[in-house]
Amino acid sequence: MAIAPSLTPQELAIMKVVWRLGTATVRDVHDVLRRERREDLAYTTVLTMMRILEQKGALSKAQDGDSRAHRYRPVRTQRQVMRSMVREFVDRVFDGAAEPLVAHLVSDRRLSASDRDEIRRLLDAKDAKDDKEG
Amino acid sequence: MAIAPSLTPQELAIMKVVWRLGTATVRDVHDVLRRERREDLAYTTVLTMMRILEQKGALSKAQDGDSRAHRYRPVRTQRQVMRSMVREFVDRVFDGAAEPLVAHLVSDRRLSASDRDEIRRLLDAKDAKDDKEG
DNA sequence: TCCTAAGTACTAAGTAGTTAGTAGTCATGG
DNA sequence: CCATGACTACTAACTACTTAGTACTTAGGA
Repeated sequence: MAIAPSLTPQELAIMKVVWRLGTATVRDVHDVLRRERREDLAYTTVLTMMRILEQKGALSKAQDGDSRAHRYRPVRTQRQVMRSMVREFVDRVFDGAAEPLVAHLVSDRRLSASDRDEIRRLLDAKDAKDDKEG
Repeated sequence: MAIAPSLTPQELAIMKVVWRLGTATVRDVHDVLRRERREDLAYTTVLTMMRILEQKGALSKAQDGDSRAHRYRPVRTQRQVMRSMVREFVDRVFDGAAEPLVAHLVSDRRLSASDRDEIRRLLDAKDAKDDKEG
């Protein structure tokens, strides 16, 4: 099992549901996806994807207490996985340079004024941290 | 042809070379990739990929002046394509919310102090622009 | 007890992405 | 004038991703 296996788009969609629920059975995930997405996946499709995620080491599996179903749990936090995916994206698309990506985001009308204030706070905090650490 | 066809990783790698060169033949791109990458692709692989990119509408093709080779030219600028790819990524991974992505980037040690200053300038410019536009 | 519902494992098949071989064209230098 | 080298088009094959069917298991109610 790789340390940080990358997730395909559909795998990510499933992981997001599991993160939100904390832990989940195949049934849980299937119900949520059925409710929230246009095209609905077959139950066995979700089953297969969760088995793959378990093989990849993204989910761990345990017997559910009261039913025969497996209960899955994320191995890494959403934050950790997002971080890997951002790194991979920055490397692939921006050759590792994060600043041009931020520039795109800032100029692209997807940030509100309060988002911008929040980012300033993060930047300031980072400055302070760097100062402290030398 | 879709307005903004998404690019696969290898297609993007080729597009980057063409953007850098302005226009390019298959030979040009192959030479650059051979020089800059570990594993080298066969000439015909690059040829096939560029044909696909032309079919997708990412490259346009014209006869080169003095040789029989095709000369390819990007249809959209790198900036435009990057922007689409960022949008797609933000949608897929962050459900459309750009701010959490910026938060990741800021906290992830990939931004230098001067990068942070540059981002502040961009944020300020955006504020000013929004004020002016109401 | 035995049928049904819910669950799993296994398997298959279709689509997309990647890589590269083969055959054919054509200009040109010997 | 024809062989060679550079080029293209076509085709194929392999890998990864996505989707879902089929067969099997088992708990629990009629």
